Amino acid sequence: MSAEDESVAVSLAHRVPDLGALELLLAVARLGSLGRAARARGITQPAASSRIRSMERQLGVALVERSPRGSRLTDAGALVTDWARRVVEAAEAFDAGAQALRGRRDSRLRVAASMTIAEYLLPGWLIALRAQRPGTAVSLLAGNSSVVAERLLGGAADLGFVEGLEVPAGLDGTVIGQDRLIVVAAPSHPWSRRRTELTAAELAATPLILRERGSGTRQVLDAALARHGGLAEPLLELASTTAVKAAVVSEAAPSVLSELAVGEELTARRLVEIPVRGLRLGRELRAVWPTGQRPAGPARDLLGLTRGTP
Amino acid sequence: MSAEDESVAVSLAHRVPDLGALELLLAVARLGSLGRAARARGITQPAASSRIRSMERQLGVALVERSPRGSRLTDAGALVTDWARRVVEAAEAFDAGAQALRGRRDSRLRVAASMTIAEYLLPGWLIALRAQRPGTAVSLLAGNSSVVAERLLGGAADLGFVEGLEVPAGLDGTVIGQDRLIVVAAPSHPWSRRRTELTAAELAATPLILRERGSGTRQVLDAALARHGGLAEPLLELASTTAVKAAVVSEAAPSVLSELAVGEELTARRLVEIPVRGLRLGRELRAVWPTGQRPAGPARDLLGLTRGTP
DNA sequence: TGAGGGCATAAGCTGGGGTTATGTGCAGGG
DNA sequence: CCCTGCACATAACCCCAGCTTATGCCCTCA
Repeated sequence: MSAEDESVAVSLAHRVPDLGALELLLAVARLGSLGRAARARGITQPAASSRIRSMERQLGVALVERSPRGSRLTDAGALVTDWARRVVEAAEAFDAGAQALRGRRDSRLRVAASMTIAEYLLPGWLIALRAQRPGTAVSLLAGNSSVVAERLLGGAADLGFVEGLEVPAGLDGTVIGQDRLIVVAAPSHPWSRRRTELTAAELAATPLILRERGSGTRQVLDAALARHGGLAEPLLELASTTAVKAAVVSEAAPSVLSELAVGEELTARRLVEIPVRGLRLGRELRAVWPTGQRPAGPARDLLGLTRGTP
Repeated sequence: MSAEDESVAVSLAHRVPDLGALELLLAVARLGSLGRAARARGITQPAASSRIRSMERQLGVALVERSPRGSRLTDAGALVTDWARRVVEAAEAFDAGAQALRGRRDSRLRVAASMTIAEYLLPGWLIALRAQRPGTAVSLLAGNSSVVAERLLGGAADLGFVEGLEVPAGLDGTVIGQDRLIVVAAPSHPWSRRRTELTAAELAATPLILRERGSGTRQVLDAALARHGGLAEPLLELASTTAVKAAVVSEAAPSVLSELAVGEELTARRLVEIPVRGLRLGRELRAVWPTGQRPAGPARDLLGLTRGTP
């Protein structure tokens, strides 16, 4: 029992307070008192007191300053609370998505969406929709453009979202935003220090880390580089966007990915965008519906929330 | 016990699997088998099996497809896993930050940083540092520029980070990135539909929702608008960036915030950036150290990770 | 000075998640 | 053709984190 902790990764779950504790901390920050926070979260005051205290023990930092007139965050507590808020927001997105995924057939709004949109954009929209029209039960089915089209035409979905160059036959649609494919590399990669923009021909000639042939991203890229000599043999072909990102960060080769997929990595500077000259790698994000049947009711509400997505 | 559930918010924690379960799911996705995932996370196979199963029950969705030769994610499972990854990443940032906050005096690297940088950028850098130089214990103190300067000059910190227009006296520094203040409004606000850029004078004449006077953001904004007639009386003055964001989303007034603070909201389209003509609202993000003492060792490692932050 | 708001402590209960032990089903080699 | 190996499931039991109720202390304010 001693020689077998190969990947020593002592779980995050042991070092990070659980969601309930983080939510409680946010409530304390908002309401200025343990007791009020406890009531807001539906537990008793001693429970809140003990939970906050054990969180402080776990983190080794005093988070709230107790006084006989209430509790305020310490400086460290304010910082921790901000970080906690990010975790809770991610959990809210998870919840919104998961709830839609479970959504039974009796949902008031049935959405079919491409993977990229379902993954990166829908949870946020669903949270906004929930805020604006609480009680709208949404169900979600994710699949590629043809699956989305099939669902809509078969009456099994009320609203669809696709990305790509054209609207599937039988559907009407409206552009709700742009997705740009961007060239990314690790900050350590030489391209990150270029002063001149990359040319399309250079990009085409460089072996990249890519999603497997057949993915939407790959198709757009192939098409765009066709007139520049075509894509070089990939250095590595991987099945998931996540795997590609990880490989780009560690291996020393660049990739081309949806900007939706790398927003986080760019701001955290784990990846760097490499500007390319003379290459249009945009693709439209569209909401779609069966020709003639303009969205109404909940579908219209959701559509309203999505217009102009970057 | 029936009339007092005012804010009915049945905790997220009851609907979202806890971090341990999410980490386990990621391991299953990566390793392709419950047993291997269990080993990787340091638990037994039955524990993993039961945990995944209870997560499926909780979410009401089948996540993995079991077979006698291993387990693969279902389509829904892949989506859930992607959402889970976001939660886990936020938790990693939390952990990195919290660990630095606790950091004892014997840390190998003592960092002093402005609130904005500590909140939005440092956790990512610390994760990167941990990946690159595991075992570098970091301690963090957050405060405004003068606190940072004081710590550095007093020998209580090895490296500092400040945002603002100038380097505090007695310190050397290097620009590691730009922070832009941007005008944001709710998508429902008329400004979101403008076709022409806002002018500085228009902005100055409009009552905004702002941080209280004295915040760094507020100072930069005041200075920039001084030559355009000065800032109009704020509609609302709030103590935290979070409160400002919430108010902008719900109230119908715009605000001016650091782009670091609103990245999330922009991509989720809860807020919209309003372009302004003829106004430079940039401010430099700088790493700083006592004059003459160029960072070495761990401080140099961290500095290397921060260069070129957007 | 008494009342009330706010936090802490104590004692006891419960359930989720862990462990060990064991069973079932499928694949592939001798 | 059967046996071994691997992967997952089930069962029985244990433990502790987090909840509750009950109570006490401290401070403020009318």
